[in-house]
Amino acid sequence: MIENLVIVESPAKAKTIEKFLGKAYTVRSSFGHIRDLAKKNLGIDVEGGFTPQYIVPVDKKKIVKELKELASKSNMVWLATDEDREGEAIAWHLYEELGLDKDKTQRIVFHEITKDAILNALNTPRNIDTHLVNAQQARRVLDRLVGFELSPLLWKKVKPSLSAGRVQSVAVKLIVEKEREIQNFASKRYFRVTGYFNVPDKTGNMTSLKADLSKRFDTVEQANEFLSACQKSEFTVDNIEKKPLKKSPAPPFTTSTLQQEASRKLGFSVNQTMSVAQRLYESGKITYMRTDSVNLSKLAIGTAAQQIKNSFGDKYHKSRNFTTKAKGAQEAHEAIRPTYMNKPTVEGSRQEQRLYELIWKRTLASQMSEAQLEKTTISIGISKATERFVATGEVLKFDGFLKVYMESSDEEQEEDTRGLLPPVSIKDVLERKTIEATEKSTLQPPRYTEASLVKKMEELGIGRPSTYAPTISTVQNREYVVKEDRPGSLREMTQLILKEDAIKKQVVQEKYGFDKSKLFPTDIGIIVNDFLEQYFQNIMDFNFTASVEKEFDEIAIGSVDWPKMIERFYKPFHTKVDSATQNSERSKGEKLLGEDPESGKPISVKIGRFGPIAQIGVASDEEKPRFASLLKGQSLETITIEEALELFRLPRDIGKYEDEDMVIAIGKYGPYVRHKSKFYSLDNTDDPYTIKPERAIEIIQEKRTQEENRNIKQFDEEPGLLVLKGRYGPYISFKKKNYRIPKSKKPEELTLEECREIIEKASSRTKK
DNA sequence: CAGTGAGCGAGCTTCCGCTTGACTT
Repeated sequence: MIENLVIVESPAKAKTIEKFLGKAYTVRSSFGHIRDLAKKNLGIDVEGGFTPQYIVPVDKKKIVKELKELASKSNMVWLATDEDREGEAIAWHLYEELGLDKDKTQRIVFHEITKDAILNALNTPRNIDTHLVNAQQARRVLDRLVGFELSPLLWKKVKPSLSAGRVQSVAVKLIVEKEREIQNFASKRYFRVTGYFNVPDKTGNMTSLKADLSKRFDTVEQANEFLSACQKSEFTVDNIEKKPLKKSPAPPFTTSTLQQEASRKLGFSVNQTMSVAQRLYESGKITYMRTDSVNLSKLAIGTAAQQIKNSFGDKYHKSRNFTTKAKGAQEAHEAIRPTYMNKPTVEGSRQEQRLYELIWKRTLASQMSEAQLEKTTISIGISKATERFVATGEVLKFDGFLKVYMESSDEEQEEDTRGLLPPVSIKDVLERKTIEATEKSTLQPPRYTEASLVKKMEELGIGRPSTYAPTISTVQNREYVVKEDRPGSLREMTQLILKEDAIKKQVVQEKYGFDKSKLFPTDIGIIVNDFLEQYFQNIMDFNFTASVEKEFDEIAIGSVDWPKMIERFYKPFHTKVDSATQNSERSKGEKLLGEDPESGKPISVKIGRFGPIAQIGVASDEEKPRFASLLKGQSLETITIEEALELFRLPRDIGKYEDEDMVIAIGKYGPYVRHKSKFYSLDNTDDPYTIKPERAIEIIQEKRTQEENRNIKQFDEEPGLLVLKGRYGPYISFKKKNYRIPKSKKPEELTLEECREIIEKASSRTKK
């Protein structure tokens, strides 16, 4: 017999709680949800009041069986799942599926894992909140209906295996809209003027005072006119202003802000951040990493205070409670923080150490005093012009939280704040050194990174901490979105420099439009987005989630019946699905670009069976159309007829080598030369349109030498079996499959027998 | 690893949110 069985969602949590509770309590975890809607026929009885059909998925059978057995032997079962909509539903599913006895079941909640919080929870049990469970059922059913009615529509009208859903489709829309915004962005050029003046510092040495002109000029003529005026002007300090300034620390991490900062400061992808955080959590180093709360437990606030006072002194400490502002936040957990505030570092992989350190610093800083600065603004008058130069400087008077942590920003920083300014007084006349008018261009809106997309989704209340990373993977796996680097281009900018008594004009090169690890929509992403926008405006509305969330809240307080809410949504929605099924054309993104100057046939682009293609001629022509795949980075939306024609210049036969043709073309992995039906990639520096036969031969020979070095061993009796050197070390290759070599064996000394044994073992393992 | 692009059609794909392993050529 077991006295008390406590069920939580996470096994790591179970372990911790068990330590607090002693022998009278057995603590187990459900590993999240234990039931879900059946996958066939929607899993919902649409005609019968939207009754959900729940089943236990195969990978949950084992845990459900175990829990059931334990529960039957327990005097009391405590359902201690999270205090939010999903947690309440998990508790209810457990109650139903385990067949629990009402009199022997208690529902308890706590949102910090401390002994006090847990003991307190055990003293204040309640019943399962049926209304909250209903809100979850409505959420689940709505998501299933949307996902499982829209996706098949896309299979019919666009391409098989595609998907659509309340969250992912809006995430894709954000990226498509951003790309269009950038395409339509007309950058404006202007001139920014900076003056450099000679000023003696305290010791009498000359230093430079840099000041920006408050006005920007639209044309080079205006800038030139202004510099001419400066040529004959006197520069006088006409105002000095000093203002105290306070900076406050950011709140402790939530999932979303952790992903953002780890991306900006450590260059982690959101997946990377979550898996490193998971390891820190499982080894007890940090609190739970999927949370929307910025709340810290009293215990954490206390230990942070101690740590700050010990390390930096009392005046660095300021206790703070942050309130969560995120839309739809459910705050079932604490903020992400170190379990022990007195540990600035931990053991583990380099990545774990770096992420931990980030979390530790952010948490500590959130409990520290403001930084105090003094901002100085010096205004410099120009005798022959009405504009003014302004120099600003910031001096740190007290560092406060900045001692440990400074939040990063996504925007490209303009360097307008400088440190200490040289001492000047009002009415000082300054000696002009140089004045530069530099042409600038307004910046196009920045593309999303994975992390900034998460930030935007959180703002819109779309998705939850547990789904941000998976959603970002999904839209990339469906090939709606790609994460890529794009090289920038150069543009010429004019610069005017007034030095001594002459104005010099020069042209400088400026790099722009460079993108690293940014999200771009693919052609398929754009087509699916436009299709959904055309027929399902309401679901694609950024406020859709927010408005259904309001209705879920009504259900949660018991004022709305959930099947009725679903019915109100489903009727018009399903009608639209039917109408789109009947009325819409197959969407291939077809677009006519113009006419081929050579043949006079139409040139068009569309999505073909294997991706975006350009096409000369039409299928009904006597002569078959010619096809060419679009290149990476090209899109149906933006490709020009010139670019499309260019694609047909390949493949090119550039001559013979060893009596066989060498053909140049561009494939899935970039430009290559094909020779004797083998492929050799070209270098980045080789241009497929102009490459010479000599260079192609060189590439072929290079690759051949490389391949020879790759062979460690082969056997005459079994020519298909090779021992090779690969990226991950030596391995055995046989019938297009690769096999790892045990560490105990030396690859050079392997016999054929041993190789066969390794293959035998490996294949028997995979069959299980 | 890359080359293709006709057409038919069986059988499959798919959602969001809650949790970890078991995978690693």
